[in-house]
Amino acid sequence: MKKRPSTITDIARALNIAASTVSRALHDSPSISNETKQAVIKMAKQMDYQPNMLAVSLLSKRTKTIGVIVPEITSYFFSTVISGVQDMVNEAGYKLVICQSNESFEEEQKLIETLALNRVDGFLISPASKTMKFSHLERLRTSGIPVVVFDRDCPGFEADRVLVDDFDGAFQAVEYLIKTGCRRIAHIAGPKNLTTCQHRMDGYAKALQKHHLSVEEDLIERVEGFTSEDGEEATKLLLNLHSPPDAIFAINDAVAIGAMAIIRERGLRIPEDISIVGFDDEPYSKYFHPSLTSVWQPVYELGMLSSKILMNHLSSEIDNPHYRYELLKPELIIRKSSKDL
Amino acid sequence: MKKRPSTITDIARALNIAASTVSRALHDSPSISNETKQAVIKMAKQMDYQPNMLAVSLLSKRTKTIGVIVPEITSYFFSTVISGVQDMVNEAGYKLVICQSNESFEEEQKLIETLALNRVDGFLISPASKTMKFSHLERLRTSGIPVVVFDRDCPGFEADRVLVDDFDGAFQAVEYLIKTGCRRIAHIAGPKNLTTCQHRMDGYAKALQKHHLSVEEDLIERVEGFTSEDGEEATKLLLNLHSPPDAIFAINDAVAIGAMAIIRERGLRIPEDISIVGFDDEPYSKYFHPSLTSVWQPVYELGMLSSKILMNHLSSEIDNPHYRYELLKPELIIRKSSKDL
DNA sequence: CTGTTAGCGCTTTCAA
DNA sequence: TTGAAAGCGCTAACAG
Repeated sequence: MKKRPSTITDIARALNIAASTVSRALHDSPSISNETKQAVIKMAKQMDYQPNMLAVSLLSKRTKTIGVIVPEITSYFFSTVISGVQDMVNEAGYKLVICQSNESFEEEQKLIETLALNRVDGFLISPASKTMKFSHLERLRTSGIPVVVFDRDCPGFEADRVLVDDFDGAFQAVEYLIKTGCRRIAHIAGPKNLTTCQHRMDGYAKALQKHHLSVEEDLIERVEGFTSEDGEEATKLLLNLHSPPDAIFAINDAVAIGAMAIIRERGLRIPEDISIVGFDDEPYSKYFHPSLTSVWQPVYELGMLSSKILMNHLSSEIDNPHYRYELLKPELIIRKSSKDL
Repeated sequence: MKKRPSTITDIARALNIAASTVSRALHDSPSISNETKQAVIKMAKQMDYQPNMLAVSLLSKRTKTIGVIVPEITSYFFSTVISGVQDMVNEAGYKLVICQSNESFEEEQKLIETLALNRVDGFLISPASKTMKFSHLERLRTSGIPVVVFDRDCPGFEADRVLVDDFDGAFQAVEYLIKTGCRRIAHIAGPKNLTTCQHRMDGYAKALQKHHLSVEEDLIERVEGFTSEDGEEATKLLLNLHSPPDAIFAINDAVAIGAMAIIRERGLRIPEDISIVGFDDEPYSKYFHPSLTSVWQPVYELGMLSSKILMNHLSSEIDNPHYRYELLKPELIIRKSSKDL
């Protein structure tokens, strides 16, 4: 019962014409009689013909497929980026192959290789936190497969990049905390290797510096993951300091939520005793109690823009001479986990 | 500079041997001299040869790719299912093409068609809420492409199904509310068309009935989406009743969170005045205030099991005579948004 | 052990 | 307007 799908040759045979004629009829080529064309179309329908895209791709050398590699799919940030990408490329008839690296360099490397073997036309990549060398991406350039890097930069690897101004986001957040009277502002930082985290750290430091506050090592805790549990652990350490912070700027909302839980557990008030600011502005963040002040990022736009740039490469025959660098602006959303001005 | 990737023929030419010999060498076939084999391998490396999977797939009629179609990727539920699928199929060397239907029948139909044209080996599908007929899935069966339906059932379409016992989950939740003294238990229900929502509704009704409480139409609000905003709207209506509920069983956690926000806004206490129970047990749910009582589902396992069943089909030559039906058990996680026993 | 041939399904010359 | 032939990159059957 698993019958072989019908091919263009089957149609040709059934109609006693050449396969090439069938092909022409199906693509309404100019040089075809209306008569045969109709006959072919009718027969194609009758035989439930479906073109085999593998054969088409093999011939055309284009699969109309884009490989998307993200550290994880289960986060609001990346899944929303993907939505943006999806909406952008759908109209152009591109498919998406979405893969997660689980923050592992090896998996990322393997995924890229597999997708390249399967001849995706281009890549959209946000590198894993463990990725420190980019030879695997360099190879793609050598093979002439365009790559757009998004959100997380790859220092030393030249490519189109669409990033968020994490420095500015962090700066806005921390400066706001300072203006509302906080003086001992802690930072729960993310993996050292990620440019996003580095830039947020830099923004944090810069804001302190601008307002003549010193950057104290004690007040900086680093987490390796991005979960609320990580946030809990870091916050415990911060609260145990002989002189605990009066504000925490967390690397993201999930971590901030964990921090809030511990702070409440210790009987401290938010924001009276400790202010909290997160990063990402996840959909849930406004529903926490108190609602979470957070740095919003143009996530959907990030996906749209990255894929638009990639598709420009794909549709233009010539190799672009220079790489684009786009920096999207985040915005501080003030809620109740921080004090009023 | 966009140089053509080297092929098996290139290697053959360079070594002055036949393409088939190269192929054999690269697959360490038994009938090949170690000498030529080494030479081929060396040359392949030197020329940076990468097999073209399109050609391989065209020949073998298998792409080692599975199409995954979910309503949306940006939800904890589906993205976690996908993680489970990913982890399961990776070992078997299968790739995933992940697509979202955005709850639209038309998009779902189109996605299935496109993936079929691209010859995915099998499908993992959770249908859109708007999908009411399954002719597009029926077609897949006709073409002999195996399909496993997960989470949301397709009534009238025979296939392997891996579902969660939503009836039982809802029953547990509502019975618990009754046992803690609630008597006017409202239900914020989801789209009528979804079997998951129907079953939760049935479980709700059955629990009431078992404890001799009547099912009141007034106490049932239906939402079309699954967002917190939907939950807010529904809750406003419920609280405006002349005799408002003393508990709300929400179709999922996001809706429950919206409900909590409105309840607090009205100055009512949770759970003293109104108990709340959600469904999904999202990672954040325990961090809300009060922490949310919710029905946990074995989401990751759902992904693992569904893909395992699919892969069984793919590896066995014979058409399986009967379809499997798996029902996974959910579990009520009791927290602080409901009263103690 | 190796080469030749054929063919997967399709498109695109080149003739007719 | 149509057909025949070649070939995309690869594998497998058959000779030798």
